[in-house]
Amino acid sequence: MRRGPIGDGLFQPRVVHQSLLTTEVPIDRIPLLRALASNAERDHALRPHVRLRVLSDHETVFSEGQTAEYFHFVAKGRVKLVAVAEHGRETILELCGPGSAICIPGPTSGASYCCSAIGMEPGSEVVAVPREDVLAAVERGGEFTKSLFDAVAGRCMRMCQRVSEMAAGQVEQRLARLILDMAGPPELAVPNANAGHDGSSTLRIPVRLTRQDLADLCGTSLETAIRVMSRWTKERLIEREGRAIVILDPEALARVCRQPVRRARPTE
Amino acid sequence: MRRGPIGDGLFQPRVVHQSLLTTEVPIDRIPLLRALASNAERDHALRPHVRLRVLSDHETVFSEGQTAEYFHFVAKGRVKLVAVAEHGRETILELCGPGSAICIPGPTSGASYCCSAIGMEPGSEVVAVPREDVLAAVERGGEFTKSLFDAVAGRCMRMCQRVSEMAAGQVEQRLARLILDMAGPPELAVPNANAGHDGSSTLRIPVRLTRQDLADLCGTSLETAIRVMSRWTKERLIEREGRAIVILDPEALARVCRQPVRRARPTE
DNA sequence: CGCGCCGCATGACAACAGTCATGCCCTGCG
DNA sequence: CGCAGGGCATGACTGTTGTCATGCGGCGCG
Repeated sequence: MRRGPIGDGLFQPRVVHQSLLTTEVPIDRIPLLRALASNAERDHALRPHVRLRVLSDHETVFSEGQTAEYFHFVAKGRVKLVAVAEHGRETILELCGPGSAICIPGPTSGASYCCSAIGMEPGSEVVAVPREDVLAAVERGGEFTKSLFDAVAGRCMRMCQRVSEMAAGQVEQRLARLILDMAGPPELAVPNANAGHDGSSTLRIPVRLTRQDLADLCGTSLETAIRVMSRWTKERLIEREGRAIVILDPEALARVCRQPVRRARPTE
Repeated sequence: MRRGPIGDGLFQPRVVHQSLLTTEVPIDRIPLLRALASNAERDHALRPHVRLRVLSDHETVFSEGQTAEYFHFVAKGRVKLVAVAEHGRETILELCGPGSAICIPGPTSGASYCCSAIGMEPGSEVVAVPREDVLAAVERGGEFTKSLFDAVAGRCMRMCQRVSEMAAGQVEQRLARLILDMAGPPELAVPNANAGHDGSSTLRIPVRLTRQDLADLCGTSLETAIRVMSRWTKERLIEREGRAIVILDPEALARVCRQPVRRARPTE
């Protein structure tokens, strides 16, 4: 387990790259923003407030607990959403790729962000839209409202799924499920719809994930994650290919997930 | 851990009490429905489709995986939302009291319910509204849309919180947090805003919860839940009062939550 | 009224997994 | 080019917790 908070837990003012503002914001690459901007009149009203932010490698977009004043969307690269439990353990709630809205519940309810958002690749880009602009659009109804609704609902369902998976008990099973989901077709991927699928039919996870990330994703320690991954590599269930993970035997992994329960029977 | 699925996993047609239809639906006691019905014209259009269902003790309202055709709201009593992991373990995602919307993401996205809903007290009442009626209202925008949005966002935030709590590792800490949250002021209660607070200032959890429920809520086994509760009773942290749990020493419980980590140090 | 069921309780035992310690390999940098 | 740091790997050890087994008390029902 990693110790210590992420960053300092407070809002760290970051440089907003003024040169990349408004007109260069890739609205078309973000379905939700496209829906929002499809009303031409609103498009003009909105653009001046939208900001693009380019992230350095482990830069924090916003921190858990901070007042949520913006809706954020990933435009490029990858962002991880991290929550820190009372007790100190960091957990990755989701990985978000281009097009995803990140942590919508916060700005929706006017409360604070329920997790921290941290860039995973240098040069990742995030778009920020002031919450009033989005909320005004929501109250107006229409297609955008429905899309945003679907986005929150989707996240909520993924989180429900994760709660029941985290309770499953065995680290091995959680890790197997995680790997299968991240390599699966986008619409079935659990951590996030956009994580880890680049269109190829091979079962590869192209996202650059450290063993610590894997551990944080399934709520275990670094060492345990390493041990399981090493064993699976020896048993030819998976393989490393540079930074990516290649699944050699998906059926075996699926079997691991379904393994009945741990047997603590006395040896006969 | 409990074995076997809840019910049969399929939709079980239940008796809908025709005598309690429409006019007797307590719309006023459910804030979201009040918002929906506040538009008089829509009220008339809606009422014929709304159904009230009275539940027997452990009756299933809907099952995980079933196609989500209705939005459901608790009118009376209490309902638990349960998810079953691949591996077989049941986990209670939330407890829902009167006024709560249950499992909104399902009917929103047109997918299936992400959990099963099961009545916890005989005579609990649930209101069902066809999804098209609600979705039509959403697209129209306005106050109702915003309220429904807040409801999903709230649930999503609670689920995020639970993911990071479930990963916290120690059963004791999860259980302590659970008990504190359920006894706390409604707006801070984690499992659900409406569970476990009846307005009194004493730290009591009036909800009728078995030890198995507690175990399912914090992802552990029945025996472990019993052991921890017994120990806390001996140490005068908590007390039984019939079916209710009374918190005698909230500070001590809070200390348990903050306990650094398990120490697996060799004894010196 | 006694039987059976359910909820609660407790002991024994072993496996799982977290922590600490140590070491290797690679990469970037002074 | 040697050093530092980050990522990965592995062993040793122990606390936690799941599982099985057994028992008790209350309650509903035939």
